[in-house]
Amino acid sequence: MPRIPAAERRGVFIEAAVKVIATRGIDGATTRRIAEQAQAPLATLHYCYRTKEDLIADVYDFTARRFRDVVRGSAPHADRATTARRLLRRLMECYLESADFATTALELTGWARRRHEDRSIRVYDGAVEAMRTVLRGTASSPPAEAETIDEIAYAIATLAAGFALNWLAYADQSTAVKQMEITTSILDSWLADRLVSVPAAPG
Amino acid sequence: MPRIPAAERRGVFIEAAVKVIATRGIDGATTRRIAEQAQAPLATLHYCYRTKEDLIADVYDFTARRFRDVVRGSAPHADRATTARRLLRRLMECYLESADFATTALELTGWARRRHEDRSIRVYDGAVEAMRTVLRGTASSPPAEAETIDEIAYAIATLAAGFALNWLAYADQSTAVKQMEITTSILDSWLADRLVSVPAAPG
Amino acid sequence: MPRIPAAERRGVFIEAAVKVIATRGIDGATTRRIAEQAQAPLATLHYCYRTKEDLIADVYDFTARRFRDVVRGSAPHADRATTARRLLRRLMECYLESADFATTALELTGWARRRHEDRSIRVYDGAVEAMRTVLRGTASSPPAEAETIDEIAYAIATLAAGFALNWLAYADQSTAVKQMEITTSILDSWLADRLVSVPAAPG
Amino acid sequence: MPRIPAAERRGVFIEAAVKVIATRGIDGATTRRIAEQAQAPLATLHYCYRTKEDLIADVYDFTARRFRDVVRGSAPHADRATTARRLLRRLMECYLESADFATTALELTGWARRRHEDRSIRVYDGAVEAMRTVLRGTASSPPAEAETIDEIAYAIATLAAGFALNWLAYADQSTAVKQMEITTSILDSWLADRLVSVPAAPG
DNA sequence: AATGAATGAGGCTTCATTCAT
DNA sequence: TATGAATGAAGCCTCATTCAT
Repeated sequence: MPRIPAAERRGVFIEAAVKVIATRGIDGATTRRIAEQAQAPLATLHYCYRTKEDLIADVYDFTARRFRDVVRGSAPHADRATTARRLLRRLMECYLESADFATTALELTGWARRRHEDRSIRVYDGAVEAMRTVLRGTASSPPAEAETIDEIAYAIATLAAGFALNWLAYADQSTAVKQMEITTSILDSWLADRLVSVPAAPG
Repeated sequence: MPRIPAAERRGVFIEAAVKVIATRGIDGATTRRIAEQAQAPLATLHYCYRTKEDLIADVYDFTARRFRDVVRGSAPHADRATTARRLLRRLMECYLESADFATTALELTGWARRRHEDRSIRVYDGAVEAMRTVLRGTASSPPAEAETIDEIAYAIATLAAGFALNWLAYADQSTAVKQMEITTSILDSWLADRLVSVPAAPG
Repeated sequence: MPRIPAAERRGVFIEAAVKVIATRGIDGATTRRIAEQAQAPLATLHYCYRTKEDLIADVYDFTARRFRDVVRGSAPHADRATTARRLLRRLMECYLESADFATTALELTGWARRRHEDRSIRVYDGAVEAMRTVLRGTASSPPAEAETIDEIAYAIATLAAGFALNWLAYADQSTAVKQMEITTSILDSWLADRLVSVPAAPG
Repeated sequence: MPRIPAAERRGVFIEAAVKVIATRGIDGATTRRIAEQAQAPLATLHYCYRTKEDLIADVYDFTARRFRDVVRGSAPHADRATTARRLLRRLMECYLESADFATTALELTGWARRRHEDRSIRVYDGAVEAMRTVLRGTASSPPAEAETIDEIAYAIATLAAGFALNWLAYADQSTAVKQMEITTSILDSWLADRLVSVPAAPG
């Protein structure tokens, strides 16, 4: 009915898909249910997306983009440690703000792994790569070895992912908020050790 | 095919299910495919399990049990920190040994969350609870506050889960082995801070 | 694309339809595919033809007309036998020139039979009737009984149709060329017998 | 309901498919309609045939087999000419007996041409090849050159096919019966010429 | 007890067509 | 006029499950 350009309509379906995927899982996200959630006839979905696969792929890209945006939004801070902590917190906050998003991202990771093996990496790696870039660019800290950057990025990704899984498993917001603190402190401890010992090797 | 005690038969189906779930996802694990993987007629599966749900529930329990076994297998060690590190490593090794198991466990977490909200916790919480028990029982360390135990258990669970996600996303064994070290060092750093400062508050 | 007189536009669609029907069969010739082949938007097709049925009907007429033209193009020759042979050859050449046309004609025959029983005859009968007219008008041969004319027309139609089926089944041009000769000789033999004995019965 | 072995059930579906194909064309022969004609639930059809394509392929083979049987059933006769005439008549009678069969065979030819180009030949060529074998084996006639056999087989095939098309187009039985005579006479005339002139070239 | 046969429900996709601009 | 947008109907296929042997 709305008679809006297909490109715009796609956005509606993506949103609907995120919701449904979060609720029923990637395979429970049938075209019918997604269309219903989008309040559109089933055929309309197929007018905008030739294939269910196409739609999911778009949701996938949408998710990956959001990760990148969140990461990039955490502009470099004073020093590397602060930047890292900031990145981790932003990610966790992001999950906390929308359990749907967290769930969908998780589901998509599995979907991508099954489907196009190399693609599985894209959501995940897109975020990790963006983190590396941000970490590298911290002005006030001396340039670090690539390996150091990699490790920090890995640490953040791992802690964020672990936090997300916990949060989704227990679905208890107040617990999660406390766990955010713990998770941050875990990163802090490690960074303190890691960033002291490594720069010992001066350029 | 005949004359196998039903109990044994079930084991075959559980194994088959783990394999299929890892490969095709929880919804891609159709009864037909599981039966095929088990080299049994489709009807036989429904003869052993009234419902697909029943089978998955069994796989679920199987997975939870394995987690508990792994955790308990890490008998208490010298001190709390060593015990904790030991637990984390055992879990990571377990994932590394069988990506199928790791994948299936992950899939089941999602499945349980969707299905019976409280159950989602069982796999996850079963393991965490077991960890708490083991951590509590460390003889040579002074009894710790419940909160401390909880936090350590959370840290291990989070790091293990994050590690698993990474490993599944990249599926690169040699990278994963290195990341195991990093993950361990992350826990170590934090434990060093955490276990020093807290006991400072004497009972 | 715009500003083309509707009549001309229709011609484009007819051509496109012939191509698509030949390639994918009458039911495989969807409006979308025909529009695509015509390099026109789907809606434009329905702007020119209210209904798919209408378009096919036009293709049908186009085909029937072409048959008539081919037959009429074989102006009467010296004697009846020569005229008949000429007709047959022209038809076969026509099929040989365009397998697409042959295929489409065949498909349309089936379509018409299913749809409007009486219409099935039109393509076929249109051609046969035209043949009768041409055969009747052979100046140098004595006027023949209607029955004779009918039989000759039937013979030509049958041989042409049989030839076409063979040609489409094997799709081998060089074989088909040889078979054209054989087919012609078959008609010749029969005409020699038929045209001698029958005129024996004078009006 | 019948609870009969799947192999047997297939026969029912083949018969139903022939009927539906004849009535609605190969693409109008939807699984639903075929199942309905077979008085079976749609899902049952897919229990017996994994794919619609599989079913059609079976109908295809069924048709080809029937052609071969008809041809082989015309055991060699006195001399080559008689054998040939006999073959042609048997084929025409076969078409006349069942317009459904004739129509389906025609539809399948087109289907096969579109689908697996080489297969198109099978129905057609299967019959032609069988004819060649029968023609070769005529005891009382001197062994003929391969070319002669080929030509005769071609003549029969062409005349039979042409006759079928006519019969299907007009669907008038009494006319068709008369045309059978004409068609036979056409073959006779040609054989008389062909079989006289050729053996003139002695081995 | 064990399993081939059978099936209703629902999955994704495509079709011809209409609507609104 | 010309065409993107929209859609109900129908296509093929697969699923979990039950039935009858």
